[in-house]
Amino acid sequence: MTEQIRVRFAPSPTGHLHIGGARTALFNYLYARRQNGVFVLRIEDTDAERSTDESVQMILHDLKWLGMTWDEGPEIGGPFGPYFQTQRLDLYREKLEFLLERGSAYYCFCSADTLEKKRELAMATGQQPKYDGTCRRLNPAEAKARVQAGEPYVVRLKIPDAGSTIIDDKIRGKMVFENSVLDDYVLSRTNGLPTYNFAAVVDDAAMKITHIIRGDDHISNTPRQIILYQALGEALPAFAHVPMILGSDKTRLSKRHGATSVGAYADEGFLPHTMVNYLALLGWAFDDKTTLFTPAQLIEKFSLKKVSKNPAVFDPAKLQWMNGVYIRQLPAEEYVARAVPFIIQAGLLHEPLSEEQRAWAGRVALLVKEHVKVFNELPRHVQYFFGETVELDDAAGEKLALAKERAELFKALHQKMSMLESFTHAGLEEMMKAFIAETQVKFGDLVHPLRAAVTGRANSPGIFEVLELLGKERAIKRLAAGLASVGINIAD
RNA sequence: GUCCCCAUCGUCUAGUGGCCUAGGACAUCGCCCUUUCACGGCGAUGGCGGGGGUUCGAAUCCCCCUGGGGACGCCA
Repeated sequence: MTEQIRVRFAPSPTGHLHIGGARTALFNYLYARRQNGVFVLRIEDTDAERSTDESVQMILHDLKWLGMTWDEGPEIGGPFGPYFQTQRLDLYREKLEFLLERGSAYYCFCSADTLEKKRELAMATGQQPKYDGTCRRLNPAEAKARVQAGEPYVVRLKIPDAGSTIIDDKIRGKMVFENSVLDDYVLSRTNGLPTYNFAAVVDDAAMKITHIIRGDDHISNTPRQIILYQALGEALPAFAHVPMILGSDKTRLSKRHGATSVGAYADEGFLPHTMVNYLALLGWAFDDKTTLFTPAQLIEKFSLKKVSKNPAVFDPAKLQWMNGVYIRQLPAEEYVARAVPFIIQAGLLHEPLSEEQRAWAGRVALLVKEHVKVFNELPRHVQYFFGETVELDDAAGEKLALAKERAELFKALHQKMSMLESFTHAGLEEMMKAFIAETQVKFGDLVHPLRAAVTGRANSPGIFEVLELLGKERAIKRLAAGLASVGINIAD
């Protein structure tokens, strides 16, 4: 029996779940499922200033929305808990003691201000902005005394002066870093809380994480972390750095590029599986032709070997296309359940809805199922079904103007429609066919002005469906009003 | 500035020395279907950043250049 694969997604709760974070989570999730491993969720809330409980809730919510269930973590616990770093402070303290005692780490009393100035100076003069090692040379006993005297301090890791550290990355192969370019970074802050690099390594080791799959913006952290693993005497996990997601200008995806949070896409009316499928394709491909995958297929086909090395530009157009595909695949019932709330939200209908209203709204929404790519655009597709009258747009005006030359014909049509008993798709179609046969007019010549009058637009779903759902009364009224607007008076 | 990573159509990508006259998807354009729109079908435009090697043969291997990105926090 081989070692159980354990991976983790470790967000910091300083905001919503970001697209990039979601993709990282997804790759971890897929890898875990594919390998029959364990997907751990750990909250890295060691930044006291920025971490909020609200962010934790949003992240958990969005992860669940995407369908990524974790095997260990918040809300469910697990054998390696707790899963919030601020609840694991004793562990970090213990490890810190260990490093201090072994001389792998040391106290540093340099003030943040001084360091900041030195860093700026170094940057400005083209020097490498690394910690100059002032406190590394302090006598340990002396340092300890200063600590006991109450002087503020941080703890730094001693990086070997010589040698190099190699990352053997699952995706990129070997990457070599000279230790001399690394500096003695901070493990423990003045406030006693561990830094990211320290807490992450301690936890990954404690939680027996076997594969660290994360964005490649963490590559430069990796040699520092590897040295820490070694200082701690812990076995190294495997690393897999996935490429970043970029905006259209090829810089790191940010608000400038539009919505970056998973929640925002949910609100706009993207389907969770669309996000999952699309995100999976950002940096990963199965073969040369498959783009649509079911959740099960994603799990079955995912492999780190096929993750690409180059950064991927987030393309909203393709996301929208894919959402359209999945919307069209939705069973009618589910489609309606997702669509109607957007009609209400747009103010076209108001709660509470009667059963008839709800059913009718569902039928209306179903009419444009083929048209909708994102649910928030649904209201503008069906807007003319609501309200008594319509306003003609330019294209509709042109179509309606075509009726001018056939005033008598349209009057007759209005007459026929008024007298129609069964104002249904079938009834309307039957009437219309008879009318065409009788008048020898082309179907289109009749339909285009009719559609324009009744919807205010040059295009719509099939005219008979539209008429039926509009109802006889409104349809006739709108036709009369439309004809009147081009000088055809029904009463004449 | 230093270190690291990356480099195939506008975008996501397939490609691991001959199957490539470089394949697919989105986007764009055209045609068809059609009561319009959408869907769908068919087709077109469009790419191996540049230069050197290696090889009988390079998108594929090596080097240099260029370009892009990331990191350099008591953020994660």
